[in-house]
Amino acid sequence: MNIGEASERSGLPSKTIRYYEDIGLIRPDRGGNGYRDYAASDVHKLRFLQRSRGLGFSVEECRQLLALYEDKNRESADVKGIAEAKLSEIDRKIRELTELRHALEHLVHACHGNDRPDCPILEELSDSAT
Amino acid sequence: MNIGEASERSGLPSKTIRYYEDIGLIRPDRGGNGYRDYAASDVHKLRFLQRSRGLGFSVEECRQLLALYEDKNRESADVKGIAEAKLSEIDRKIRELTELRHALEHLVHACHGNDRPDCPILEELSDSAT
DNA sequence: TATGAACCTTCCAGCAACTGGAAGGTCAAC
DNA sequence: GTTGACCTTCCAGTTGCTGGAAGGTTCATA
Repeated sequence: MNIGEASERSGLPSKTIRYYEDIGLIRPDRGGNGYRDYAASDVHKLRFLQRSRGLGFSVEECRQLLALYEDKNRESADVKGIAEAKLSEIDRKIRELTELRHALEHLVHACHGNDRPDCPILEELSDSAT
Repeated sequence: MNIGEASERSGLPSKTIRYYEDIGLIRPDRGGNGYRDYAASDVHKLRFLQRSRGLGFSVEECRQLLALYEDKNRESADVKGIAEAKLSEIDRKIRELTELRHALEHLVHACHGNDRPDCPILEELSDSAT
């Protein structure tokens, strides 16, 4: 199938699919006209990539997962390890964002939001040491 | 003062400070030797930038905040608006990450993590339609 | 058979927000 | 006068795409 159909079936834009080929994640066949020709297994991999990226794995992590996925001797502990590392990274991000949220909320509540020129947000941003 | 000291005092790497100058956020003087010469007010702005960036404002948002900060006629409602928009963006990010966390946690718990080749994580990543 | 739309191709450039490195000038101390 | 720590500019790379230009292919329709 052509790239357009692979795009529809995988949920990835054609541009992204070509990019994934550029960086060596997939290698579709080529037809006599030079068009890329995707097999069902290629679409399968593309969906795999689409989902993994959506779950926050980096492209390099996806490359590892894909290798494990294709390696029938892979140990599921490897996969679990990657996923667990990702999990604690997500936890860290959530923690940081929550702190950030508190700080900003504090500022927003302290600011009257009227047209007087004094604004605690700007003052706090400029004065405090963190 | 030279860029090294401005860097120490603001908490920003010299590279970043030069970059901020490139994109027009600050304009330090130059000494006869061509070295940048930072005034206390420059360091103040740099710290402002350091803090605003740390709070998740984009460089463009920082540019706006800096303009408001320097404009004695600015209305604090403008600042509050920017901060509030940022707040709901942060909320959205936290929500998304939390969902992501649940999905990943589910996968991790389902995976035995031993050396047998079947792994629910890979299976789910490859098979499910989302 | 011509033509037009809808595909496909490659390549080049750009986004954000820096970061690293090369090649070279300056300054202060010993 | 020489070492070493500064400083300068400029160019390239990072991540993960995305947009656009210029051109080839295919297919349906007039």
